[in-house]
This record gives sequence, structure tokens and C-alpha cells, in this order.
Amino acid sequence: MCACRTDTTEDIASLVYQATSQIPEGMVTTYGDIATALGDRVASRAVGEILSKNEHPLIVPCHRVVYSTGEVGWYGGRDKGSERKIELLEQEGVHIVGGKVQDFATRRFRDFCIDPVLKWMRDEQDRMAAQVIEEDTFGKLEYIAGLDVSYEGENAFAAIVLMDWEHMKMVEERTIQCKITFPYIPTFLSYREAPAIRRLIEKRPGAVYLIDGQGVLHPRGAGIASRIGVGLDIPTVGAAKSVLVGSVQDVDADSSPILLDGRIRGWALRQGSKATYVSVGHRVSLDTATRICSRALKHGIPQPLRRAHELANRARREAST
DNA sequence: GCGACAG
DNA sequence: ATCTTGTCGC
Ligand SMILES: [Mg+2]
Repeated sequence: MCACRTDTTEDIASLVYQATSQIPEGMVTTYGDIATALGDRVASRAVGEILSKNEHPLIVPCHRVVYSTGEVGWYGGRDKGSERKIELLEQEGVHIVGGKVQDFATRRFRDFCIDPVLKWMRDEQDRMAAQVIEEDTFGKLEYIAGLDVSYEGENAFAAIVLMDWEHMKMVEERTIQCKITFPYIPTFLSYREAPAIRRLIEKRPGAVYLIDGQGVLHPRGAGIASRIGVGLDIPTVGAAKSVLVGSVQDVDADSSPILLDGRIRGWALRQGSKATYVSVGHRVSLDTATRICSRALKHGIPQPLRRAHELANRARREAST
């Protein structure tokens, strides 16, 4: 057992390195085991990405982290294969037979002592979800805004585009640049993008904010749109380019309900090959959220979101010039 | 090779 | 999300 809990939100990467450093010589673990120690196995790929950038290969023994199948996996770059990794493990008494760890089950170390931050985040998501209001609690609709983020490594460019609801004309646009170190982990997107997005929002009466990602159409009902909505107490809509949870009833229809736990929790809006998956963020009914996105839809994407996406990309390209 | 868990 | 030539579709 272990009861470590960091006082501040520690960087995920340093927790991964902490865990990796706890693997004893002669033992191995998996990316999923480290993710589980972080609090959620869905982070396994993020763990792999972090370890692939390990700058101290022998001090932080990432060669002791293998696939859940027992396969060794690559080391020192995908192009370099697993030769070196096998060599290091053999030196430590871990035998590799047919590309797999021999006696994998007994060699497997899982007794990590790191702060399970993702568990605390899940708890927070549960609390957020309980605060979501799925009704229209804003005045007359005057504006819709779209928000998105573009990346160049840890350099992030967030953009907002505000449009007039009646004439669907652009009213305002703005971008910011910032560093984002929190990795992309499915179901935890808001911890990566919400801080940047929040900085762009100045509460404007009559505005509904469309956010690139899910609202309540999330395993815990706390997608990025809901988290931002509840956090800032503003009307938000989740408008995603793909599905996270739930099933689209009619995949071919221009408009189809998305069911989750036997209830309609979202709508799929399609234009040709492109689709937008709409769900309530906060303080908006599903009906209103869907109407807003439908009317603003262009090329399968609500216009303010499409423009915010383009704007964020433009800001990124212009910055690297 | 398939299926795939937002960005 | 990004890596990226030529390709595909409206
Ligand atoms: Mg995005």
C-alpha cells in the first residue's frame, strides 16, 4: 500500500517517471500498469508517449516497461527496434523468448507508489456532472462563439470566433498562445484544453459557447464543454467531430439521436461525409443545442467552430514563421 | 489486419 | 492533435 498524494497538481510526466523509477531491476511492468497507478488505464498510450521522450534512459529505466501482451516493444525510437531493450533486460536477468518476457506474470511489478491523480480528476468530473443544468437558462440568444486549440508540441494556440446569431456574421475573433503540458488522455481532454480555452472567454450576455469536444456525452457526463460551462457558469454546447460514448441511431441520416444508457443524450448532424456530434454542455437544453448547431452548420461543422479551428491553425503557422 | 476512446 | 504527396470530392 501507499498513500502518496501530492499537494499540487503534479505534472503527469514526472509521475510517470517516478513510477518507472520504482520498477526494481529484474522486474518489468506495462504501460497500462503505470496508467492504472496514475488512476486510469485509459492513459496507457499517454504513458507510452511520455516514456518515448525519456531523456535519461538508464536513470529512468523505461526499458523495463513492456506491452501488456508481454512483447518487449521498441526502444530509443521506433526505427531502432527492440534490440537494445532486450539486451538491457537480459543483463538484468529478465529473459526474452520469442520477443516476449519469460515468466511475465511473476516478473511483473505493479506495486507503485505514486499519486493517482486521474482518480482525483474522475472524482472532480463526477462533482462537475452533478452541477450541469440541461435547460435553457440564458436570455435572448444574440451570439454564438466557437473555441478550438491547435498545437506545435507543447506550444498551443487557442482561438475564439464570435458570431452574430441573427445574421451569422463574425463579430470578434482572438487568439492566445500558451504552453500546454498535460497530455491528451481520452475522457480527460478538459484537463489539457480547458485552461487555455477559459482564458479566451469573457462572459458576454446572450452568448452561447460551442466547444470542440463533448458535453455530457462523456462516461461521467463531464466532457470539456460541460466542465467549462459549469466552471465559468456560462451556456455551453459540446460539438465534437467524432463519438466518445453513446451510439448514433441512424448513421446515414442527416440528423440522428445519440443514445446513452437508453436515453437520447446527443444528436449527430451530418452534411455529406462530415458530421458533428452535439451534446449539452451547460445551461442549454439538448433541443436548443441541436438547433443552434443545425442552423450554424456549414461543411458539417458549426461555422464559429470551423472558423476558430482555422484561426488557431493560422496562428500556429504564422508563429513558426 | 481489424477495431479504435473527444482532441 | 500532428506527421505530409498526391488525391478525392464538391
Ligand atoms: Mg480541437
